[in-house]
Amino acid sequence: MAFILTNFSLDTFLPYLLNQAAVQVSEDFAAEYKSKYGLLRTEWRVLAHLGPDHTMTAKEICDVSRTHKTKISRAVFALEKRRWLIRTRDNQDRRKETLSLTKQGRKAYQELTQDAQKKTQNLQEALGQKRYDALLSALRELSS
Amino acid sequence: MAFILTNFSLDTFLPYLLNQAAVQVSEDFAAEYKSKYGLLRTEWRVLAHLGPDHTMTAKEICDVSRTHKTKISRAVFALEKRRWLIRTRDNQDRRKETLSLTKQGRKAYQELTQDAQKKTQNLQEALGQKRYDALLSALRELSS
DNA sequence: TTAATATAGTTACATATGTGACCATTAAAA
DNA sequence: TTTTAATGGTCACATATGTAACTATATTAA
Repeated sequence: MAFILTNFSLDTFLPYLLNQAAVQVSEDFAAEYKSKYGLLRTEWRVLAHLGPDHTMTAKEICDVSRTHKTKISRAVFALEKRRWLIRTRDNQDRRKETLSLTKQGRKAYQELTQDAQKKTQNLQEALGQKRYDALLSALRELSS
Repeated sequence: MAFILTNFSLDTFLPYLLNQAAVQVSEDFAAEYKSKYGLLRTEWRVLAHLGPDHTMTAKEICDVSRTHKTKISRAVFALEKRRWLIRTRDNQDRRKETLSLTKQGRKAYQELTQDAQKKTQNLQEALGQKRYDALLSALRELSS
């Protein structure tokens, strides 16, 4: 079967709309972690993935966040340098290193995630719970 | 009033989910315009904004796409170099230049937008028309 | 008028990112 | 075993991006 294609328009082009929304919705909080802590986006993400007790390897963070290993490698290095995380060499498999947050890292995590949640609370209220949940569900489906 | 904040999780963090979905949904098509035409994302966007007959200035593209003027400037330069667009100095206001696609540019636009639409058609079908429309509507609201 | 301010667009420099080659270690095949 | 291939992680180089300063033109105020 052949589809009839209407004229193309960016206004209805999902990749574009998703990206615009992502940029818009992230910009407030991104400005915060950038100006207040000098963090890059990937650094914030590594922090967020680790959280207070989710020790992971760099590879696991790559896989779950679909991010290239060099990007994660650099973010880990930066966080290590500011003493927010430590690496522990895995003695079962000495190629791996397990990452976990330091006390300072956990403190930053608490502060940043609180800010993050405050910022998104508004969006949640603006859309309404039902539309918000539907949105999350659609996004998860698209990401999979 | 104080809000009770549940523990933070990236799985329910809208900026992250939006970004992951945007990356996922764009990657197929991005690979196409990159490998097949050597286009960068912003170059594709300028092309898409101009379309077959929407002459605009660089400034207008900046505003509507919320993109920094240097980024647009470079994309315009690249498209001009491959003779997909031409600039016309505005004689009312000689600071401005009106951008429009050449015949080659319009041809590329046709090819690319057809590909783009084929690629997103699948997503539309996967989500179903109703959820898809709800998604677009939510995204537009978040972007505004 | 002329001086001061704003706007459209470009350039130069610093920073971030993608790519491929690399090292060390482990797993699989010979 | 020894060789070959795969994996976790880093490094070096090329490319892309953000930022601020710049040119040229237009607008506003003195």
